[in-house]
Amino acid sequence: MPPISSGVLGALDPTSDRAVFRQIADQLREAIDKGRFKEGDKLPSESELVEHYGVSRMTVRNSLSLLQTEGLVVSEHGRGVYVRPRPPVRRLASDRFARRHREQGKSAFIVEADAAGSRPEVDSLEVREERPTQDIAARLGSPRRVLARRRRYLLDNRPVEFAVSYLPLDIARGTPIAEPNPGPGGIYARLEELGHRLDHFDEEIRARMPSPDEIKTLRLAAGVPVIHLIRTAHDTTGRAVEVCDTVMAADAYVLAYQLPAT
Amino acid sequence: MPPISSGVLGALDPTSDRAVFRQIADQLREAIDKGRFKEGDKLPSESELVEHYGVSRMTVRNSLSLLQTEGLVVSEHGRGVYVRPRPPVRRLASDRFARRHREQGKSAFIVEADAAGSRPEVDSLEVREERPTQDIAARLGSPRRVLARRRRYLLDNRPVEFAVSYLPLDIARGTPIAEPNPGPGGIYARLEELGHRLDHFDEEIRARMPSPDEIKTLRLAAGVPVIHLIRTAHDTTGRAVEVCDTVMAADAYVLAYQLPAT
DNA sequence: CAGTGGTCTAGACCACTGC
DNA sequence: CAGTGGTCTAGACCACTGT
Repeated sequence: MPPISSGVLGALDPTSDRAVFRQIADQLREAIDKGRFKEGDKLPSESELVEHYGVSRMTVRNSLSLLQTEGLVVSEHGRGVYVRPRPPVRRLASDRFARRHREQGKSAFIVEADAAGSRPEVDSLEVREERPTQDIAARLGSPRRVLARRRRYLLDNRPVEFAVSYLPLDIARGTPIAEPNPGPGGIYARLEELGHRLDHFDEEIRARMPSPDEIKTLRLAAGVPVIHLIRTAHDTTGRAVEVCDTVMAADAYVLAYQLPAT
Repeated sequence: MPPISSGVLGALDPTSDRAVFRQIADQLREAIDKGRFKEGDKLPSESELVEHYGVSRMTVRNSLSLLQTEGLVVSEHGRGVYVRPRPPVRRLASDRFARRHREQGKSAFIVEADAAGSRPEVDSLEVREERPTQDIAARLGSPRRVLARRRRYLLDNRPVEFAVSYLPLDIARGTPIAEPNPGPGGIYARLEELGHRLDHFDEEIRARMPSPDEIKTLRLAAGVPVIHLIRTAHDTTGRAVEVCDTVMAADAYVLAYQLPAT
C-alpha cells in the first residue's frame, strides 16, 4: 500500500471514447515528453497506477506495454518501469571509407570510439567459407562459394552492430583477408594491396523491427527498430569485390551521407 | 464452435521454461516464415487458437500482440488477424537530386511513381512563415523566421511520407517558392533560378518507432518503424539554403547511396 | 523479506465486419 | 445475425530485485 503516486498524473475522462488504457498511456507519455519524468527515471509502479486510476492491473499493464512498443520506456523485472535512456549515438560519416582513413593501423571502429570516449570491442569473430544466399550471390556476380567474416561490435559493453562481410573465394582465399585479424586498415586495405583498387561503395538502407535472433544478439529493448545496411564495394574495373550485410541497433546510430547536386 | 484450426500448428511443451504465449507466438512465427501462412493470409481466429492450445483467450491475445509488435501481422477489428502484406517499396537513388532530373516539368515523386506503375498523390499542402525550432535554426544559420512547406506523399492512396521544407525568409519570401505549387523542377529548380546554385546535400538518417501523431498521418500498422531523414541543401557559397525534415514509413522505402572510396 | 514486474485464468460486455 | 477482435475486471501464482 504505497502512497498515491506523484502529482504529475491527472484523472481519467469517463465521457471520452478513448479507451482507458490509452488515456493512461497518453498521460504518461505527456509527462515523459514534458520532462516531468526524465531519462532513466522510474515511473510509478503498476500497483500505484492501479490505485491512482482505480482500474484493474491488466489495464495498467496494457498502457505500459503500449509505451514500451513505442520505445518510450523499458521495464525491468523486479525493479520497475523506467524512461528509456538515450544511449550515446554513433555517427557514420559519408567519408568513412575514404582511403586516407585506411592508412593508420587500427580499425575505423576502434579509432572513432576511442575519440568519442567510449570503450570499443569486437567479438563473435568468425571467418569461414560457405555457400552464399541468392541475394548475396547476385550482388557478387554469382560465385558458388564465398568467404564470410562475421563480427559483433560493442560500445561500453553494449552490442550496437552485427556485420557479415562476403567476398568471392578467388579473391580472399589464402590471403590475410581469410585471417581473423586482417591487419591494419582492415580488409579494404588488403583488397587494394591485392590489386583490387576500390572505386566506390553502394549502400542500401532499410529499417524494420528486429527478429527474435537480432533482439538477442544486440540485446535490444522493446520498441527499438534496427537499421539494415547492405554495402557493396566495387573496384575500378566495376567488379563487386565485397558485400557487407549489417544490422544496427537504430537507437545507437545516425547515418550521414553527402549527395552531389550535379 | 469452429473446427480445430489447420494442421500447421503443433502442441505446447509443458516442460519448457518458455512462457506459453511465447511458444504460441514461436509456432505462428515459424509458420509464417516457412510460408505456411502467406502474405495477406488470415491466421486462425483467437477462439480457434484458444481451442487448439487449450489456453485462455488473454494468453492467445498476448501471443498475437507480440507478433504485431514484431511487424509480422496486423489485426483488423471484426475481420481477423492477417499476415502483414509487404507493400511495394520506393527506392530513393543516390542521384535523385542530380540537376538533370530537375529539367523536366513534373516533380520527381510523380515521375518516378508513374514509372513504377503506382498512382502518386500529394496532399496536406501547407505553406506558411514561422519561427524555426532550435535545431532547424542551427542548420540554417539562425534565421529568426523561416518559410515552412509541409506536404504528405501517397502511393496508391497509401500515405508513405510526410515532409517539411524550411527556407530562410530572405531567400524564399515573395518568390515562387512561397507558392503552393512552385512550378516545374520544384523548389530546387527555383533556388537555382534565384541565383543559389546548389553544390551538395547533406542527409542524416535515423530510425525509430513513430509517435502517435505519425501513426495517424502515415496510417502506420503496429510494428512499422519510421525512417527520419533530415536533408540540408548547400549552395556553392557554402550557405545552407534549405532544410527538409522527412518522416517515411519504413516498410515503404529503401534508401540508396553511393560513397566514394577516395 | 516486501515490492516489483511476468504469466495466466475465466469470465464479461462492447464494436466492428460480413452475410 | 454470428463471428471477429477490443476492452476490462478480479483474482492467482510465479520470478526477480533489493534490503
